[in-house]
Amino acid sequence: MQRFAAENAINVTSPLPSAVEHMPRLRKSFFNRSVHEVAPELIGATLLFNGTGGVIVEVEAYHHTDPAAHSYGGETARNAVMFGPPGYAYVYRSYGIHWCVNFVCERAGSASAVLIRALEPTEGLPAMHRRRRTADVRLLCSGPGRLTEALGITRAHNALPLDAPPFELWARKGEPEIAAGVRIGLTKAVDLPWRYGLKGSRFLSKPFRP
DNA sequence: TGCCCGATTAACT
DNA sequence: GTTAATCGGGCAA
Repeated sequence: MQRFAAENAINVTSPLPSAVEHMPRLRKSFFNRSVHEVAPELIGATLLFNGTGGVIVEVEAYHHTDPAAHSYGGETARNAVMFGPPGYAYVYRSYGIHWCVNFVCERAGSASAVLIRALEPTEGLPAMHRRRRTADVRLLCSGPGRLTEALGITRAHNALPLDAPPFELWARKGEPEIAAGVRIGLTKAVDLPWRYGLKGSRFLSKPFRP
C-alpha cells in the first residue's frame, strides 16, 4: 500500500519486505569470489530495484575464458564494467530490444559475471504488471529481458553498485535445492552446465531437464 | 562505412 | 514448431 505509492519514484527507500526481514544485505564482498561459487548462491536471494522485484530463481555464469561471455574477446566500451571490480551491475542491450542485467564477480580484471534470468515476483507487483502490460504473474520476471522491463532497469543503470539504492540485495534463508543445466540461447560453448535454478519453481524462463 | 548477428520475446502457424 | 522486431557492437574492407 504505502510501498506502492512510491513505485515510480527514484531512489526511494521502500519498507522492508517481510520475506527478507532479518536477512542480511549482500555486500560487495559477496561477489569477490569465483563466478561459479557466486552464481548458485544467488538462487533464493532477493533482488529489488526501487522497491520492485523478488526472489532470484534462475541465473547463468559467464567467465572470461568462456567463448560465450561478452568479455571473451577483451575489453570494449560495452563490456568495460565486467573488467572492473565485483559488486556492480553490467547492463547490455539484447537483440536491439531488451535489456539484460548481470552482477560482476571475482576481482577487477577477471571479467566474469552472473546473468540474472528470472525472479519470483514478490514486491511492487502493481508497478511490474503495469510496466510489463500483462496480468499474468508468470510473465512478469520469467526471462532476462522480462525482468529488467518489470523492474525498470535500463542502460542508465549500467555500472551502478549493487549494495546501494536503487538496488537492494538480500541474502537467502537456508539452502534451496538447486538445479543445474546448459545455458539458454547460446551458439558458443553450448554444453557448459552453468545455468542454475531453484528446483521446482514455476517462475523459470524454461524448465530444467531432469 | 557496411554488414552480420546476437546471453530475447511475442505472435504467429 | 517458426519468425519478425530492432539496433548497436564488432569486425572486414
